[in-house]
Amino acid sequence: MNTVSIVDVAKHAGVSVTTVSRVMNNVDYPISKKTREKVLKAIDELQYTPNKAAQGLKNNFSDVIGLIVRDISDSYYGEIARGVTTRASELGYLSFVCNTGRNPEDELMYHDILWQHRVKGIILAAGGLDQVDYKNKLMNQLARHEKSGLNIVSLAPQGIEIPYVMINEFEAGKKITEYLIERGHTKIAFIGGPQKLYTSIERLKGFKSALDIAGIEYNKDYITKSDFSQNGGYEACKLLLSKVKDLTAICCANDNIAIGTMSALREHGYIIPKDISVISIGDINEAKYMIPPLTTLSIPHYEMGKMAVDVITQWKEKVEITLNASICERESVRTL
Amino acid sequence: MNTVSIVDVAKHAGVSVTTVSRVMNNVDYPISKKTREKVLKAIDELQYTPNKAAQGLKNNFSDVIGLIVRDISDSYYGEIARGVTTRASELGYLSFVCNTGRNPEDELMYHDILWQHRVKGIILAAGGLDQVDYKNKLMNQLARHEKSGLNIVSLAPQGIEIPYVMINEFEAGKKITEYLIERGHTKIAFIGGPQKLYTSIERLKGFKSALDIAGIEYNKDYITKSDFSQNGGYEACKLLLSKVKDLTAICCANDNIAIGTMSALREHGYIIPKDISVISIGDINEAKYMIPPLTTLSIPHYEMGKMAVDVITQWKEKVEITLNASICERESVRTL
DNA sequence: TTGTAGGCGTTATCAT
DNA sequence: ATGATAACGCCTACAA
Repeated sequence: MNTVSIVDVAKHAGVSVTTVSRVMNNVDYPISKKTREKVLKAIDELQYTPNKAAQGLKNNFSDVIGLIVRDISDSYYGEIARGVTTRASELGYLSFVCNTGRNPEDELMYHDILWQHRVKGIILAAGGLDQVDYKNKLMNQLARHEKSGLNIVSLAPQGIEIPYVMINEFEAGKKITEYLIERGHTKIAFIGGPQKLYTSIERLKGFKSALDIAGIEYNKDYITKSDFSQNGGYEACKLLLSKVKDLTAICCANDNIAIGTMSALREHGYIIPKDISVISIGDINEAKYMIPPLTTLSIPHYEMGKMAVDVITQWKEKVEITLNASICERESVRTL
Repeated sequence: MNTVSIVDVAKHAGVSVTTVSRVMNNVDYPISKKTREKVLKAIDELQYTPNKAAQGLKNNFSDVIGLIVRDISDSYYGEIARGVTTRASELGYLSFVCNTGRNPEDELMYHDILWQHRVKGIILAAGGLDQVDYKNKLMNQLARHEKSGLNIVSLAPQGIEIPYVMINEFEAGKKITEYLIERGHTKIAFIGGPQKLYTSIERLKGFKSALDIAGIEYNKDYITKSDFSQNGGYEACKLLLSKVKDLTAICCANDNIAIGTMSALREHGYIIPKDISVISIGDINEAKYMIPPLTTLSIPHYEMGKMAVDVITQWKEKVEITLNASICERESVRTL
């Protein structure tokens, strides 16, 4: 292991480490042109690059941001990760991407590890579990972090007070349902996400609210749950179709569900949107290329990721940013 | 900033830091039960967690793996990232995910930064550019890394000697073409990836080879390029359709291209696979849920990611692992 | 079985 | 304008 340190550079240039450090960090400190050049030359010749571990030890935090996501292979989180890594990189940060695989235990563990690495902050694109034990643990973590000066921002509702950058999930569910209602639909099913997830809960509430306002009777059989995955959407839709026959539209709580739903619908011989309309929430990359192209509520994932990094790096207390989401009209919804 | 260090624990427990360190690291060192318990209690009470920066400084490397990808929001890389982060986490590592946004300059910069962080190794799911200047720079990096003992493994052909875990890209292009030929197709178009990318180059070579072996005449108009994105595939297909009319099948160099292609085909009124067949390479998550479900060569991205981590953590010289890829038959190809 | 002390590479404080 | 040195938190030879 042939590592060159600041001491090597100092020796090579015939100056002190202090001087090298000053040159490296470009502080507005008077250094003679000649000395600076000597140092720069030595740095170049020795291919010196500072050791981040040492810097981190000294500064008590590293140029690193932690991102916790449910599933990095899901486009939803992929776009967030792209936003985070892009902006982080612009600001000289690197990003730890932590994949929970939808496992809350792992998620809590990641908080610890991230803290051990003295990251600048944590962006939480996971959690949101409506379970006392999970929520308590998360609050503990939050308290610890608060005490230790570690910044945290959430991209999804957590059911507790926490700085956030997100859309209004309730409005999201409401908007897509209203969109359908405005186009004459009344027999509308809803395929939701996990029952214990605040995101699902809010979107479902929005759905019910829209129905309620329009005076459409609420039918329990029309509501199914899934796990927010394509496969989950596929299974949920099949289950739904086995129970209900007179649907004219399906509200999917996210695009993955819609993708699975469309696949199941096709298997059953339904043509979209002639026989049945489909709408969802997310507008992930593939929505545009579905057949037919999917009408969906556009969530600015990439922007959310970028903004979250800004929140972490320019820390202020009490950040509560609600982003706009509007429906992207394509061809999966028909007007009755 | 209220950080508790090993010294605090030692004081609190009334022992030396050495003892605390030994307890923490669970080395098979004889420690009296009473002492161990005292230490454990102190650790718990103080909520002590070791500082990774300090550990990294001491050990000269950190429990971190760097992953460089072209586009983290692309399912192709998403699955790789999932494999990497999952396996890394199992082994106690964290992963820096570096997104090049398909920019070679950024990519080289990431090599530097990763080295500064003294990562255990770098997994390269990018690069592969057939350009002298890029290749030279990459080789420089490799040489530097070699000298410094930093492990590197590539998941794609780079045109230079480098440890790798990947599929045979040439065979991939050949296999999907043969699949079409076996089913009676002769008017076969090819929509490839970027011209300068070894992955594209190899897949195209494979296509041509299969044609050649089958004695099918090679038609230049049948071959188009894209950028491996859905949008690129869409545009390329539209261009193709404007020039060529008698196609019975299209070979897409990856699934994204196929997704865009199917979308374009639909716009032109073609029904898949009745009017035209589509096949591709990758088998990303959404392939299964396309309408119709996409027949594609299945690349084990997740496994590749996992194996790459093993290669990094259990380093041996000269790793050359070629993975199997077989065609996943679905409904986008018709037998003539 | 337990403890002392030096050093990893950097930055910051305090001389000169 | 430049340099010596202490400190960050951890691990590990070496002592005891």
